[in-house]
Amino acid sequence: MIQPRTPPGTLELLPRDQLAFQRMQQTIREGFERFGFLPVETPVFEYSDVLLTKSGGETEKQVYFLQSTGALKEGKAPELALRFDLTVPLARYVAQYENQLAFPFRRYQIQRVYRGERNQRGRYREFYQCDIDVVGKDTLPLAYDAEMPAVIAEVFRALDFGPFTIRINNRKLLNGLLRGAGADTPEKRAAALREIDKLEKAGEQKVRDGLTGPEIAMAPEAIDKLLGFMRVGKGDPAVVLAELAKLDVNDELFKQGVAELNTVIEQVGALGVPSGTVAIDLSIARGLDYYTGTIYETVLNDFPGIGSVCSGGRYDDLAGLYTKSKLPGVGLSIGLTRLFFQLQEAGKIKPVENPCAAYVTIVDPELGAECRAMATELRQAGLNVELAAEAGKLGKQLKYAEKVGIRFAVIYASQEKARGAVQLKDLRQNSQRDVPRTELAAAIKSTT
RNA sequence: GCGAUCAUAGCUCAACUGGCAGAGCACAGGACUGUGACUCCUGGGGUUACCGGUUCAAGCCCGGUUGGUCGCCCCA
Repeated sequence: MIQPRTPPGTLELLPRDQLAFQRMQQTIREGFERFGFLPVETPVFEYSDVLLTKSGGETEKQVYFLQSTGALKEGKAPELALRFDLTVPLARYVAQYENQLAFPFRRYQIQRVYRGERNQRGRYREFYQCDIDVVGKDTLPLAYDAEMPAVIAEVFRALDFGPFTIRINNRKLLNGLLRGAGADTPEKRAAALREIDKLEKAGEQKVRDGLTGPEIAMAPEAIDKLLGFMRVGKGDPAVVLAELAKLDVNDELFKQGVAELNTVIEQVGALGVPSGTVAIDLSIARGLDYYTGTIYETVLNDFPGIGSVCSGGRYDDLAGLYTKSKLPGVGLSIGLTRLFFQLQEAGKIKPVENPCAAYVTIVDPELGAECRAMATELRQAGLNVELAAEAGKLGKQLKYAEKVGIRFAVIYASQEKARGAVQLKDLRQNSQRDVPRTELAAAIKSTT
C-alpha cells in the first residue's frame, strides 16, 4: 500500500475547517470590493520567460518549473513555470490588455502561488495570496498609497482578530539616508536594506555586524547615526514625522521620501483609518527589490509571532519589461494560508457549524418515499437537508448526523405515522418533540 | 544551498542495562427489538521507515539510505 500523504508545505483541511477558511476568504473579498476593486484570475502557470524577468537570483531558485515528459526526455529547458506571486502576473496582465483596461486599473486577486521553500514552520510551498493593486498609466497619485492601508484596515477589522498595526515606511527615505551614510551603489543599498529589515528579529548588534561587513562596508559613525535614527523612527506617525522634520539630512531623495510619507499619513487619517492602527516604522525594508516608495507591513498585535500577515508597497515601473508604457503601481498582499494556519494553531479559528440544518432518516423501508418527499419539502422551504440513502438502523443514522455536525434529525417511521406527526430531534440539545409535517420547516428555522 | 533533530498500530505515545511489541483515542460489533453524544464488553489491525552490521538475542547498539520536523538564507 502507498502511504496516503501530502507533500510538505501544503495545507489541507477537514470540511468544517475548510468552511472557516472560505469564510475568511470571503470576508477579504468583500473588503476589497467595498473599495471598488474588481476580481481577476490568471493561470497558475506562465511561460518561464514571462515569469522570470524581474525575479532576480533568490526568487528564481524557488520557482517550480513545468515540463512535459516528452520535452524532458529531449533535454529541453522547461517552457513553463508556476507563479511564485501575483504581482508579476499582474504586470504581464496589465501590459497585455493595456488598451482594454481603464486606468487607474484596480484589481484584486485571490489565488494560490508556489514557492520551492525548505520546510519550515508556517511556511508553505503552495499558499493563497490575496492581492490588491492599483496600476496607473504614466503616473499614479500618492492618494492610492494612502488607500491601501484603508482597505487593509477595513479587512482586518472585519476579520476580527483583535487589534492590528499597519506599519508604513518609504524606500526613498531609506535609500536617501543610506546614500548619505556611505552606501553609494544600488547593490550596497539593497544589501543594507536587507540588514535593516532584520533589526526587530536579530537585534542591533547583528545588524551592525552586517553593515560593517565586506559587502556594505559602512563606517561605524554612519551606522551609529543610522541606528539612532531607526530608534526614533518608530511608532506614532505624528511623533515620528515631527522628529523627521527636525533632522538635517541634506539629500534630495530623503526629503522626497519624507514628503511622501507626510502626504500618505495625512490622507490615511482622512480616509477614516482609526488612529493607533497605523504606525511609521523606518526599520521595515521588505526584501523585494522592485519597491521604490511607500512600503507596508501589517502585524496582529495579539500575535506578534506570526510576523507580517500583509505586506506590499509602491513600485514605479513593474511592467517595464512587457511594455514601453510606464505603469507605476501600489499594492498589498495578504498571506492567507499562513495567517489561517497560525490563527488556527492559536485556537482563534473555530470549525464552522455544518450549514446543513437537518438529516432526514429512513427507518421503515415502506415509508422511504414519504421521507424523501419530506426532504424535498424542506429543501424547497430553503433549508439545507441531507437525506438517508436507504432504510437502516436509526442509531447508525443518528451517529452519522452527529459526527458530521448536523443539528436536527427528522424521524418518520410507523410510530410517527400512527401519531400523525414527525419527530424532530435536536442532537445538540438532546431533546425531541412531535411536529406536524406542515410545520416542520418552520420549527427547524425558528431554532436556528 | 547550509545546520540541528527525529522516525514504533490510522492518530498521540509507552516498552528498564539489549530479553515474548503495548496503552489511550479512532474504527467495527455487542450490552440496548426504531435513539447519537455518556458507560461497560469484544474485535480487527505491526516486516518497529528502508538496507546492512555487532550479538545467543536488536524497537533499543553501530554504519548507510530515505523521509519528516525545526532553524539559517529568503519570504506571505
